[in-house]
Amino acid sequence: MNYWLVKSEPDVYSYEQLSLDGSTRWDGVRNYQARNNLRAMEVGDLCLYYHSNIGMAIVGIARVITGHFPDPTAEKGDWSAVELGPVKPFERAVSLSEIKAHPDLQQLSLVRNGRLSVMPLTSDEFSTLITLGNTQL
DNA sequence: GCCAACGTTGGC
DNA sequence: GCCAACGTTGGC
Repeated sequence: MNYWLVKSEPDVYSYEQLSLDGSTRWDGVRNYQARNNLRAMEVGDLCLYYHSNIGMAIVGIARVITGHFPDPTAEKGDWSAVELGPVKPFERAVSLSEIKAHPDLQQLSLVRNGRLSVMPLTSDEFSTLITLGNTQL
């Protein structure tokens, strides 16, 4: 079991939309580091869902429904996508400023490299974050 | 809307 | 292979 954090701008595709849709193809990633993280995802892995730009907070838990496959939106290049589904929304959104202020979360790529859109989490980071979100599995 | 950080491209 | 220029992301 691996843990991840994925980013999406909520006006493009929000967690609420994922809950409505039941699943979505996580495609369009065009960054090698993020792509390699997608390729390391396995069915059942859990993801925290971060709203960038608007909200700037983790708002829910998602999970990997299918492992990686070639990204059908890529016209050229070697890119990958996965299928994600909703697990449950956070009872309480966990803001970026709160994450940045938390002593146990300083190693997060979200804090260290603000531009990476798919990043790994340790299981400790994952449990810290869902606790901050007043949510459990 | 601005700008810093980062990644990519392309000239040399 | 270096590095300047450019584009994009995303916080502020």
